[in-house]
Amino acid sequence: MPMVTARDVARLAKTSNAVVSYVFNNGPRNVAPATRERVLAAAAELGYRPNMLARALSAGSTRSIGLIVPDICNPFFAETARALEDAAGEIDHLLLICDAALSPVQEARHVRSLVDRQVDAVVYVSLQDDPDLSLFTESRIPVVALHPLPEGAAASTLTIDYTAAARAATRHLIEHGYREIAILNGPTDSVGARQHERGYEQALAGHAVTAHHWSSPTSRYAASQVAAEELAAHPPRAVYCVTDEQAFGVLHAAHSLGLRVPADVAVVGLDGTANSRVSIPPLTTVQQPTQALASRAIDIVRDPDARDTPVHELLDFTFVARQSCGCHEA
Amino acid sequence: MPMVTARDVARLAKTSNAVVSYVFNNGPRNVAPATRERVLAAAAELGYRPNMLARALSAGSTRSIGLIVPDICNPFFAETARALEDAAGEIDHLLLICDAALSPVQEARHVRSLVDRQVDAVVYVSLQDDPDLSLFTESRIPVVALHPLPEGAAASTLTIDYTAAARAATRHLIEHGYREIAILNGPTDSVGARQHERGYEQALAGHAVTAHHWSSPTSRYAASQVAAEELAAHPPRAVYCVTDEQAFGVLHAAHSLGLRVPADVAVVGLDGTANSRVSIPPLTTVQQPTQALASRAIDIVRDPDARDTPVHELLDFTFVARQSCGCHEA
DNA sequence: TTGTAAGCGTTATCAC
DNA sequence: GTGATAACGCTTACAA
Repeated sequence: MPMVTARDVARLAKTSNAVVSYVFNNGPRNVAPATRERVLAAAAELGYRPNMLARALSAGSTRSIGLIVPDICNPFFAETARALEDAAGEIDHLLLICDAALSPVQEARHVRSLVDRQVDAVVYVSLQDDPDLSLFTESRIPVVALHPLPEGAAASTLTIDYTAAARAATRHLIEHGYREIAILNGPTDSVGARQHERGYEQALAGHAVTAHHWSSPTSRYAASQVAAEELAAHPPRAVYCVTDEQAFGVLHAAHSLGLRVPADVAVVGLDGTANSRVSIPPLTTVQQPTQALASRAIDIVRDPDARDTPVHELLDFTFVARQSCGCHEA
Repeated sequence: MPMVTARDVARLAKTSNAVVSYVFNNGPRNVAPATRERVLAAAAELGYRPNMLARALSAGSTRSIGLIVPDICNPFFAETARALEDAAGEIDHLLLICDAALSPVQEARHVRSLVDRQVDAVVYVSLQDDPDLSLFTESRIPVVALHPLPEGAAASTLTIDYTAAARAATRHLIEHGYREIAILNGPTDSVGARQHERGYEQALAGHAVTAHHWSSPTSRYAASQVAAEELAAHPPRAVYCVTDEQAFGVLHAAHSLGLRVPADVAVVGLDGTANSRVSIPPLTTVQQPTQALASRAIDIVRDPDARDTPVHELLDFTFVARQSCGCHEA
C-alpha cells in the first residue's frame, strides 16, 4: 500500500496540497465550496488519511494525552484509564496509558517516555508523595495529578476530599456501634495518607473507640497478609481501608481465619470499583466519581489558564452502604 | 525551553547534523571515536533528546506497538498489558494500550487509530470471532492475536491449547467424583469458545456425568447474574468457567445463595490471575503463561519471516489446584 | 571519516 | 481563493 499523500489528493483534485490542508483542517484559509468538494471526492477516492506524524511534526501537537498509573492491575486505575480514554476520545485525542507496575524506576521511565513522545498533557497518579515534575515543566507539558500533592508542587490536582471521605466512612462504623476500629492505610507517609489519617482521627474524636493503625501496600495480596497477622493478634471490630483492593484483602484474610464479615469484623473500603458490588460479601465503600474526575481532568489540563497556574479542585464522593459494614444484612 | 536540535549539537561539537545522527543511531556510517566523544559531550551539555516524531517521519518507524484488549478492567488483560509493556520496553518500544471497553465499535475505532498512528505492530485480543484485519494488512502492520482465529485469517496466533486446558480442568472435576458438571462459556460462538466446549466434552466422554451448558459475558457481575439463576434452578455439583472473572462471579452467586464452595458447588477458572490466589475461597484455575505469551508475541510480530506468513503457536499452561475445586480443604 | 543536501508529509506564510 | 514554498527535525544516500 503506497501511502497516499496530500499531494496525490491535490493532483487528482487539480489543486495544491495547501488547499488540501485547508480543507482537512477547516482553516486557516477558506476554500471555495466547489474546490472543497473536489478535494473531498479525491480524498475519498484515494482513501487519503492525513499522516499524523507529519502533522504532529509540523503543527507541534501530537493530539495525545499521557496517563501514568501506579498499577494497571488495580481495577480502580483500570476504570480511571477507561474513563479518561473516553474523555480524551471526545476531543479526538489518544490516551497513552503507562503502568508504573508499582516501581518508581518504571514510573520515571514513563515520565521520560511521555516527554519524548511530546504528549500534549499528562494525567498523573504517582507512587511518590512528591514526584519529580521538572521534566514536564521544562517541556511545558501541563500535568494534573489525581491525588494530593505537597504544597507548591508544579501541577494541578483533582481529587475527592480524602479527609472527609475517611471521616464519613469511620463515622459510619462508629454509628454501627463498633468500638475497636482499625484504619488500613497505604504503605507510605504521603499527603494523601495523612488526609485519610486525619479524617479517621476526626471521626474518632470524642468517642470511646480504640484505634488501630495498620498499613500495607495497595494490593489485595499484601493487604491480606497484613490483615491476617493483625486479625489473629488483636482483632478490631471494624476496619476502614483506604482502597477497595486493600479491603478485598481484609475480606480474604477474615475468611481464611474463619471470621465472618460483618458479624465478626466489619469492613469499609474506598474507590467504589465495579467489583465492590460483587465481593464476598458486597463491600461498603466510598465511591469515587470516576467519570467526573476523568472529564474534569481533561478539561483542566487543556485549559490555557491552568497551564501556568495550577488549580486544585475537589469533587464529591458518595458513600455506598452495602453488606460488609453490617448494613443490609443478607 | 527552546527545543535542542541535532543541528545545535553539531554546531557545538563542530561537526554536522549527519554525524550526530550517526552517533545516536550507531550507524549507518562509522564515526571517529574522538568525534563521537565530542558529539556525546555536546549532547549531554545541551540536554539533547532526539525528536521522536521527526525520527519516525523520516525513518518510517514509530518504535511503538499497539495492544487492543476487550476490557482493561479485567485483571487478566491488565496483567497481559503489563507483561507486554515489559517485553516492548526491552526492545525500547512503547506499548499503546487500547481498551475496547467491551464495545466492538470502540474496538474498531482503536484499530483505525493504531493504523493512523503507524504503530510497528499490533497485539490483538478481539471481541469478535473473526475481526476485520484488512486495515492492518493494507498498511502491512504485522498482527498477532492472543486467541484462536478462524482458518485463513491474516494474522499470527499465540495461545495456550484451550481444548487441552478445558479438558484438564473438567477431568480434574470428574476425578473429584462430581457427576453434575457445568461449563460456563463466553457470550459468543467463537473459535475459542468451541475449543473450550470440545475439551469439556472430551473429558466428559465415557463418564456418567450430566452436562450443563451456561454462558455469560466475561465479567464478574454478568457471570454472577447468570450463575445465580442457574444455581437456583438446577444446581450442578461443579462448574468449569472459561475465565477467572466468570469464576469469581460464580463464587459470588454461590455465596449470595448461601451455597458453600467447594462443599456445595466446586468451581474452576481459567487465566490464573493474581487475584485467583486471594479469592474466597482461593480459586483452582488454569494458569496462563502470561510472561511467555508476551515476550513470544513481541518476537513473532517483529520476525520478518512471520510478517507475511502468519505463524500459529501454542504455549503450555499449568493447572493450579487450590480450594475452590475441593482440593486442599481449609 | 565527514559534510551536503534531498527527502519524509504535513502546516502555514506569502504572494498572486 | 489559490498555489508556490519554507519550515518542522530527523535519516541517509551521495560527495568529498
